[in-house]
Amino acid sequence: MTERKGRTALTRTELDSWRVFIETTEDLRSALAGRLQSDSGISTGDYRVLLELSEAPGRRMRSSQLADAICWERSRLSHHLGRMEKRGLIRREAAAGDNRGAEAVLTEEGRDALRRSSVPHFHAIRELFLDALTPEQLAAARDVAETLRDHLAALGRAPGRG
Amino acid sequence: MTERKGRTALTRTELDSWRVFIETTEDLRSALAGRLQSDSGISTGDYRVLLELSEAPGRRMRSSQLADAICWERSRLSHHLGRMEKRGLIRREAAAGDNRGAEAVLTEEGRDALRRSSVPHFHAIRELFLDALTPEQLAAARDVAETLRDHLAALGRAPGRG
DNA sequence: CTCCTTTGGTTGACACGTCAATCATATAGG
DNA sequence: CCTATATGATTGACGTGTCAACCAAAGGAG
Repeated sequence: MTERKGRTALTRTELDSWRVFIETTEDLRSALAGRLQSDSGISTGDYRVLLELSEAPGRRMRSSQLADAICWERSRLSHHLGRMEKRGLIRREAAAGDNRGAEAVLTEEGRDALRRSSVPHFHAIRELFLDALTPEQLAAARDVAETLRDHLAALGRAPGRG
Repeated sequence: MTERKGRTALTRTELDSWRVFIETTEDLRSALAGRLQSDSGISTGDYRVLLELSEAPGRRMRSSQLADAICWERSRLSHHLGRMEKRGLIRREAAAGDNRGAEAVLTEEGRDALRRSSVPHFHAIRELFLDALTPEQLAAARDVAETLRDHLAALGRAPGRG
């Protein structure tokens, strides 16, 4: 029998495991986003951008560099920066030395928003995620996530598709 | 020391575990959605709705019942059904016995779309998720997800907020 | 210098999700 | 019967994400 991997149907257990995993992680994501929004009035995307900018020298970064740092597509970042700029959280400036480039600069308002959101955000991470799990479960969750991450990265680099 | 849970800052390990978990599960979600889209031209939301309808008696369901079954807000379902109806995957009919009600009915086209997508979808679940993990890791993933799900449900029922 | 390709970034169209508002029908209370 | 409220569902506004198209400046080859 030369049964290839992936040819056999899913078992009940496999399907149930998949379902609870994918649905629960989605619930977690959405719960966290809701907390951030109601506690601090920003989205998880805002938070990610603010955090990255706040740690950059001069609290400014080239768009492409920022996109790489947070693993976003250029277009997504461009749209998001547009919305954040409208709210005064960041500002855009032309990049010195490359007239194509744009820099995103953290505003005072952006710094304030990040400062206000950090503690509630950490609190929510603890309450929604860390508090739920035993140390062993947390370690297992990390192991599973790291394994999955490497697996997905490997598929992404050498796919039978794309 | 009456240090309350949730008052202490996150450790490096906790933060790293959180980050890899939340980011990887998001990657997984998006990878799966991409496969479903490119293999079968439907979204994960479409799949969920088609599957539920296909298992319902008469392949039709009341909107509210469908929303409950797949744990969606009414409004979300209404928008989604509108998009699916435009593509011919489902059709809406007035509910017998309650003139407020609407029923979503699976069309032939919808059945076909579900049939076409099932095998590639299962294949993608195996390839992206199941293949990555050892049986022990899969069991651990399920355990973590179930624990989290119960934790989130408990918070949802008896929150210090909302 | 001129053409060509690459790089950096924006834009428009569209799918998706949430929230608040709306509307019509059902149903209970008087 | 009449009114108040609850229920079933839709709508509009808006933030978010992806894809493809686009535009401008940079860099290299001739």
